[in-house]
Amino acid sequence: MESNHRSHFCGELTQAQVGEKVVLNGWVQRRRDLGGLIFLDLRDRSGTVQVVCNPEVSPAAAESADQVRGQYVLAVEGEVVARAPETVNPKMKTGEIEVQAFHVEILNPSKTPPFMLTDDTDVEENTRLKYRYLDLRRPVMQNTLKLRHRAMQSVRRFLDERGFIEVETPMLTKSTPEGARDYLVPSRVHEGEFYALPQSPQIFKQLLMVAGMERYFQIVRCFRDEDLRADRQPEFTQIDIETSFLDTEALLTMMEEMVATLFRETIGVEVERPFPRIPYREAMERFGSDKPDLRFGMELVDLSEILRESSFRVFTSALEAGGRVKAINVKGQAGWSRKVIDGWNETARELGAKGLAWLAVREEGTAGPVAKFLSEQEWHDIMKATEAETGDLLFFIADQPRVAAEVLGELRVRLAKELGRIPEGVYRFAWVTEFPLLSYDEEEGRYYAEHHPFTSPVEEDIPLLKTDPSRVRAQAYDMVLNGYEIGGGSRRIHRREVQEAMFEALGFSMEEAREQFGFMLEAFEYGAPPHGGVAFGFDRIVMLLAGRNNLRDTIAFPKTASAACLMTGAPSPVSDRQLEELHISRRKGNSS
RNA sequence: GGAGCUGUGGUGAAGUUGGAGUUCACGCCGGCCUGUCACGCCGGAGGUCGCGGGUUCGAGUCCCGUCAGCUCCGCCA
Repeated sequence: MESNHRSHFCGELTQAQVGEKVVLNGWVQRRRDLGGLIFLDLRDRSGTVQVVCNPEVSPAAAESADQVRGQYVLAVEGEVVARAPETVNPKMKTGEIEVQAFHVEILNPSKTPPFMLTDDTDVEENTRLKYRYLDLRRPVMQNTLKLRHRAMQSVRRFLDERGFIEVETPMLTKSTPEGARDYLVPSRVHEGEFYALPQSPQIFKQLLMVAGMERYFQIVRCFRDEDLRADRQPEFTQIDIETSFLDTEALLTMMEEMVATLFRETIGVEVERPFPRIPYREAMERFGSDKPDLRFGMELVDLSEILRESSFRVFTSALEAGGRVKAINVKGQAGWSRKVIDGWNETARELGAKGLAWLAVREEGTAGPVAKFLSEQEWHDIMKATEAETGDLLFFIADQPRVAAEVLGELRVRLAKELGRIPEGVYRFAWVTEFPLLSYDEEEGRYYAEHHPFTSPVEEDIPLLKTDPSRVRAQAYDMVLNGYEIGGGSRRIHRREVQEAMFEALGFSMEEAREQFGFMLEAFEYGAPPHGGVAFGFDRIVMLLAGRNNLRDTIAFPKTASAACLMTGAPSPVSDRQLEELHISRRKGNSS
């Protein structure tokens, strides 16, 4: 018997195979030795099946099984038999049958693993990451990787069927000053010079449009050397897309279709289309976020006008300073203790607000610091605006517009989580549109491109580029799902005069622009088609498909929050000789 | 760069006022067990309490520093 004679997968055996002789390969998930009779749970990629080693059937098999331990690699030859009704295991997919072993061959023994390789294993993540190859043996992790694979195939198939061509772009490329910090790769041949790993293939995909590809995509690794979060890894995968001669409306519709197909083919969820379009300004007003979670209400309400004449100085002084008073209605929580409310106040402060005012609408009357300052009219108007009823709790933030909106927006999400008001298994998509094209950097005293310098302004806003750049809206859009930004893109500038106006607004001359983006601008002089595109955060999409809340669980070999790989030990010091070849010397005092 | 949480046999936890490396569960090893499936029963082994200082007669416990993991802010589209 040899391992390559495998006839079936463990998890696929059913009553249909009863009576058949089978050869299985896999790992021992569990061994139950009843003294004479030994049960082995044999696991392969497909699942688990029970193998019975009975000395009366095969003394040799029982003898081998005696030596077997957890995670041993076996080849098992035996017969599929139906289990007696009283021994059927309804918890197991293959629980109606078992394999009566004739031969058990130990292909390789295994050390005792450092943790239990089961789905419900409860072990610190650093141990899982150090032994990632064992962690990945757990069915839940295998299923996630399979899901990721199916997601990738679904997207590839969809785009291929619509005439998109997958083109690879360089990993060793040119550092660009804007955007995130680059990962740099020193050049051996060019002393003192560096490649950068791509933050995205942005420039290349636009040049592929100039090159006449018309529809390009790539599922591609990107790199950003910034601090990490649960939903951010230093290297991550994008579904990168660019199209020519396709207006934005058609592109967005097609992308909705792609995502709907993806959700149908991977988790069987029918996504509601078309996705709502929410202008950036509205998203900030209603949700205090440019990636609103639409699975629950609790929207922000602007009370600035109602409270303009209020006798509560906290409100009026904020309003006089150009701020706003915004509120959310925490339904049914009027009974919260002072301590709990103080906790939320503390959270609001940590998030950057000066404080959190509150008003509890209780049967016996209103309570909270705001209550005694409100006139009858103000109170009435607030109740109406927030749709407050007896039993509700109102949280107010009075601050600069951005702070009030963003802090309250964050509280909205945290409150909903805390109160369990976010429904499970619900997928609420939206496009957030009309982002600001530029943002002003106080320190540098100049405007920066929010997206990138080739993003097209909204047509009617183009004149504002010269007069009031901060008000210019971009033809940029983000796809948002359940509070996550899962994709974003824009229509690109393809007309020279618009590009010049853009560079001017960014504060550099055509000459300076040429220094940085010369090849790009030159390319655009050779007949650039109107084009636009989008890029999706593939890892985040998989994370949401898998119902998880961190990216590491959806990536085979992820990095920690400090961008280290606990399995390989990367990053690591290198030899002096390697550094010498790269013309790099260590700064004195920093030697390791 | 900042904040919070975590770190105790292989794993997960508990550890009181500072008083003997103490406890629990899982795993591991040995024995018994022919219908288990989180098998059961009996016995056993296994520790630099993350690391380094300090306080103290005495530190897992208190103080300072440091490292690692996680979460968040800054950063990042």
